Amino acid sequence: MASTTRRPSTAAAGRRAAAEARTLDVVERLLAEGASFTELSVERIAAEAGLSRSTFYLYFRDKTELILRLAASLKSGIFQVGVEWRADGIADGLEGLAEAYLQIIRHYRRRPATYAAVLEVAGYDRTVRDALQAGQQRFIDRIAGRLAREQRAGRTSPDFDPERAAQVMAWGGEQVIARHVIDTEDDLEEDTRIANELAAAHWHGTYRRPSST
Amino acid sequence: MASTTRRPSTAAAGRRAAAEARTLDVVERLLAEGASFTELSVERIAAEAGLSRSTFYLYFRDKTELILRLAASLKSGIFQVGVEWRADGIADGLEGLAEAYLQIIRHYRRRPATYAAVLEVAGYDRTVRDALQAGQQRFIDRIAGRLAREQRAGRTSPDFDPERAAQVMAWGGEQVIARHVIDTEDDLEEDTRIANELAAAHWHGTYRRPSST
DNA sequence: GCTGCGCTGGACATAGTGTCCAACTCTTTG
DNA sequence: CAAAGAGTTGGACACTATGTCCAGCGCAGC
Repeated sequence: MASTTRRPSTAAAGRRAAAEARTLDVVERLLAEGASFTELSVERIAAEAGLSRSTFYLYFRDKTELILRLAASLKSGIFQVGVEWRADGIADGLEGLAEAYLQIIRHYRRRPATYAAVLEVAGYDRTVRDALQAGQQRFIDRIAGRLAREQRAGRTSPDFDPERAAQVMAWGGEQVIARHVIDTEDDLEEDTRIANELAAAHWHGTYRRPSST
Repeated sequence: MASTTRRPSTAAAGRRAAAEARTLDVVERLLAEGASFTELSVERIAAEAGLSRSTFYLYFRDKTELILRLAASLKSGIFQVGVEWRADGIADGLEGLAEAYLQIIRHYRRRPATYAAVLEVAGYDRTVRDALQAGQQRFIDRIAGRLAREQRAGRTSPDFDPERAAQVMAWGGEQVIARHVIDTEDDLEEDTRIANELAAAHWHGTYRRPSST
């Protein structure tokens, strides 16, 4: 039996990829329609995506994989905002910070239900929580680096630990943005106000904190 | 049949109250031992509390009632801290704020697993989420009042909305404290550092934010 | 010592998860 | 074009939960 096995069909691979994408879309749609991820059954998801439940389990290890993939796609693109802002010079300062926060808010605004679902599952699933935390750590590192530079340049108080301050801003800021986006209707003006408030609080509270002397 | 019914026994009422308290204690113990509330079954809880599952459902409407009662007992006492701090004059200023935050952290430190469980359930149960939110709103109102006074006295920038600023601090601050308490071991020094950092960020970022003129 | 309250154990209906497999269909390939 | 393997399906299974219901037991109170 030389090579009795047949090469995996590329057409099939394509169909499968399409089915997976369709499944993820379906989940996002159902979430947007008000379902909570927890109460969404695999039965329902598979049916709406046009697959049998068995096939669902061929494509995804379990329900958690769905949310992990949604989380990944939700977060991709966000980090870019941080990069742009951090490129000292272009749009730096308080205005730049506010603009960056606004961009993050607008990013999540496109898929608030998905964001809510990811946070919901993170509450009881370690895998998801760890994935989120890893992504957030990259942010914290960048902010800490920037704060250290500000301190060296004498532009903010030297009396705090950059890592801890970055952590406080990241944790708090993410929560503020999450609750705002999830709990309120889409409204560019209000988003701008929240972005400005958060930026001002962080700017004067940390990036330009007066020395205690 | 005049009064065939017997007066409800006070002894029984006492036993029942004791059993309920025991049940809540058991849940907290199991949570502290590492269980997540979601994966804790009523079967298990009832058994450990020495009741039958049927009796559990006589005492508690459902699992959610457990977490609601734990949330209430966890939150009671916290508000007091805010009151003390807000009594302008005694331990006011940055040091007072840091002290208040430290007290809040130390409060949650006594029952971190319970705190984690409450937040976990809040992620997917509207009842619990609403209960938490209601409590937080009281905080926000107080802080907003204080900020408005600071603005009138010219001690902080008049260019922000006190309500929104209070919301940002409360949402962010609560998250910072929650993650710190839940994710790290009990350590008074580190707790103090986080309390100081949070206080400084809020103080300079909001309570004493420079005017943008 | 009667009697009814409080509690129990166990059964039930319901609903979900994840696994497994025989059978079917569709696609590739010789 | 037809054989055969790849891909998919439906349905059954074993589990684990939740919340409801009820007959009956034993102890407390009269």
